[in-house]
Amino acid sequence: MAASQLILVDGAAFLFRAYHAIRAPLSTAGGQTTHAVFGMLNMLRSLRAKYQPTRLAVVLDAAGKTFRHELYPDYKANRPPMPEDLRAQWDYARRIIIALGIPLVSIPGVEADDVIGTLTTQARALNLDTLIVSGDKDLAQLVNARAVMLDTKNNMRLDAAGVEKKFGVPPRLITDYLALVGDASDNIPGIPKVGPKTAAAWLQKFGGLDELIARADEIAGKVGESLRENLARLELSRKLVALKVDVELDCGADELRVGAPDTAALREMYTELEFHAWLQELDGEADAANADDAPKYETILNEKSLTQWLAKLRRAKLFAVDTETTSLDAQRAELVGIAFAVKKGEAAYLPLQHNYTGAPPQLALQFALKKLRPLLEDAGVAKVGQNLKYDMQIFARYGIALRGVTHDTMLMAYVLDAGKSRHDLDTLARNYLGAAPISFAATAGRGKNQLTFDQVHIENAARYAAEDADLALQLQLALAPKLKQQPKLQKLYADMELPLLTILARIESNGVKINANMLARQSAELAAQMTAIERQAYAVAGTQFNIASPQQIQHILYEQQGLGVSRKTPKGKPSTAISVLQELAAKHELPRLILEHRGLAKLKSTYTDKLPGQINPRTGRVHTSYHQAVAVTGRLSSATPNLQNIPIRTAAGGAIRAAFIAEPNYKLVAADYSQIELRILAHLSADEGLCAAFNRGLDVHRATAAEVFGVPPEKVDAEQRRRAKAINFGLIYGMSAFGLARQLNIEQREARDYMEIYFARYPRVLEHMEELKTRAREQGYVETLYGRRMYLPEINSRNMQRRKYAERTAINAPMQGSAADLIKLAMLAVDKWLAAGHCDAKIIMQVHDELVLEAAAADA
DNA sequence: TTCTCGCCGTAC
DNA sequence: GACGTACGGCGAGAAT
Repeated sequence: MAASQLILVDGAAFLFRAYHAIRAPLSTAGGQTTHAVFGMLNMLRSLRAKYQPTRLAVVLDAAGKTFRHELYPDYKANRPPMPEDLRAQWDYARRIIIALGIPLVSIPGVEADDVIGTLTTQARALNLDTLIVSGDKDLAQLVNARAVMLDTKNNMRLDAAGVEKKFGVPPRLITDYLALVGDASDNIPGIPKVGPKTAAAWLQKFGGLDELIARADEIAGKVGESLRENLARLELSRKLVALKVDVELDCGADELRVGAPDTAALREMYTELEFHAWLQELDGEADAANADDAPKYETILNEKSLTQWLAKLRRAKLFAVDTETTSLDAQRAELVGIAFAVKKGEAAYLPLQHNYTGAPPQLALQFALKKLRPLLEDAGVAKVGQNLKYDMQIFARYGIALRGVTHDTMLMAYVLDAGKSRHDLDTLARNYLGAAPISFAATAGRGKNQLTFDQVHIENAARYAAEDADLALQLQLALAPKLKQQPKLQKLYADMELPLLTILARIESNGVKINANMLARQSAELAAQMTAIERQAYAVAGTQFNIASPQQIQHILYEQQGLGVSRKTPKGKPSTAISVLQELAAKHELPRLILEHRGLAKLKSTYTDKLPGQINPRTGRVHTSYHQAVAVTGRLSSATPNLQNIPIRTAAGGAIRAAFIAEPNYKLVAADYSQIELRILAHLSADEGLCAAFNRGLDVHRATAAEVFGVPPEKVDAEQRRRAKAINFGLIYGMSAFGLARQLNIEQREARDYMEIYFARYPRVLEHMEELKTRAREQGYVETLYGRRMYLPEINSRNMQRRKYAERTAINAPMQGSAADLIKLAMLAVDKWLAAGHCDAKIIMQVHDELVLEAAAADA
């Protein structure tokens, strides 16, 4: 008879992992994040479903220091404090585990790992097999014939052979191994230069740490020296990583039995945390059909099947669509196949251009598209997808105008909570559906082995693609009710973000024309200037060095040339940041040359060298990608290439802008808002003085200077205006007197005076900022003019740094975000106006407060 | 050779 | 520690 099994779950590992790695956006209406609890409970549920254990316990660390801190004061010293919103979830997790009837073991003075060690040891004596559920490599030392580990990272079971395969040493040598390698997360030093490979090789050769220490002289090279220098620390490290297996416990391993759940308590917790699906399950309302409906994914390979699916799609109230292609770049990608889903678990993949040896015959591309076109172009047929901006561009290139896009799951999730996680399909499906989707890497491989999608075998492609469509559909079903609960967010999504998607697809497709020859000439010129500067720098330094390397500059400036260190980087190294070099430039030639070189190198590598290579050979233009679900404030971002950070401030930068050109007989037209964020500040704060300045059409920096320096506007000098401008900009970012002082290179006291006078002259601005902080503290979020929300869980943090940061965000985000709202509205309006045929022009770029159009010269 | 991290510098 | 939001290039060191 098989022995009974005991399952021990390392609760902390799972809470942390769910919190950090999954980074789910789940939170309650009140702003309490719940994803760590959610992730942990999901894992417990699947464990129970899979193993149906009678003996199961969750082991959690107790608060406070442990015996290891006494052995080694620096133990875990570099751990950042637990984020506020996780701390709260920790308590919820405890309460729910208890309510579920699962034994919770938490012993002060030792760590969860020690408790697990003790229970595992006890279990063996009781003839119980143990399954240790954790991702912590320390626990590998407990593995034996009766105890295996389940690595939560990859769902791998690690038995003794598995441990040996993974670490290169058997479980009994894991402590020796860890002592050598060290553990950064626990701040256990290990031997410098010794990593997993070296440690395993040594232990294999010598059979153990003691033998290795005894024969340390035999190790050659730098690692040998390092070992001998650090022998002393090994004993302590080994003590720290060795688990205690004789912890005094309240109950023995055989008593850890799963009991009956406390449904009343569970209902209360699930309600508080808004775990609606589980609440329903508690109430016996779970849709039994949902549970074990095996997905029916079909592959459409013939006309009959296509016809059936066309009918099915037309009948569906809403269907999901997803294209599979050869590239992430929508302007270069070739269509390979299309996936559809009509309801949960019912999806199909239509392969069109799979192209590997032995690929089965597929429907002809043009034939299939012709059949699909009426459906895809019918605005009356509702479609959903994940990031349809991409699919829309693909379809457009094949002559199909995708219409009826009523939902995009990426945008839904973004509007619900922009800040809490990435919004890719995989992450969303994990977080909102508890699904574990097939990864793209598992389907097409990764790195240099990665196949283009047309090389992927159709069965694998179908599983992946149909699942994606299926998940997008399910996500829509899961997210729509959440949006519905938040009318303002629903409106923002439906009236602003969703219509913008189509416009962005068009802007990206339009692309921008650039003059590659002009940029090539600039590259050559920059290269020549850089070489000249390098020569001068070597002459001054008396040696050759890599002028582009901060590390080498640091060495040359501070050690060789003996310049004084004024500031350090966050890691404690002497800074070579621009402001530091600027100070040093006054007294030394070298920093000046370095600065000059850096500026040129930046322009060359990032712009003049790079941009010509980004020209699409098909269109002869550059097509950026605007990311609509990245910036937490609601701004767009631009990538590959980033067209939102093209230089403008310096002369050389301006030359790069000049390489952006229009087609013959066309002109570029740029329109930007003046001082949009300050205007929004005036509006939101309703400060009379600030509003008056704008209403009278004054130069707002001059007006501010007049107020702060107590002079008539016409008497404001250039320096006063410069200072006022710095104050105005600083305000938008929540800057302190310290920051202003540094910015203006003045005394902190003087900066504080300026700010005091400013707030005295514009009192509502101060009130407004205080109110934003209060609101963030009370409701957990701030919002923009159009109701876009930003959650700030750390506004109540006990960690001052985190709290201050959240406060600055509370001040800045509504301004930056409202500005983003406004230009998005402008884009919708401009697009509508252009579509009405008022003139021959198209939008080609957006740069936060600016729209660039390419217009017929006559219309410009 | 490839990947990750930290630093730095563009933009608004 | 001190000014918000992005993207991306480069060097360095580790892992392969």
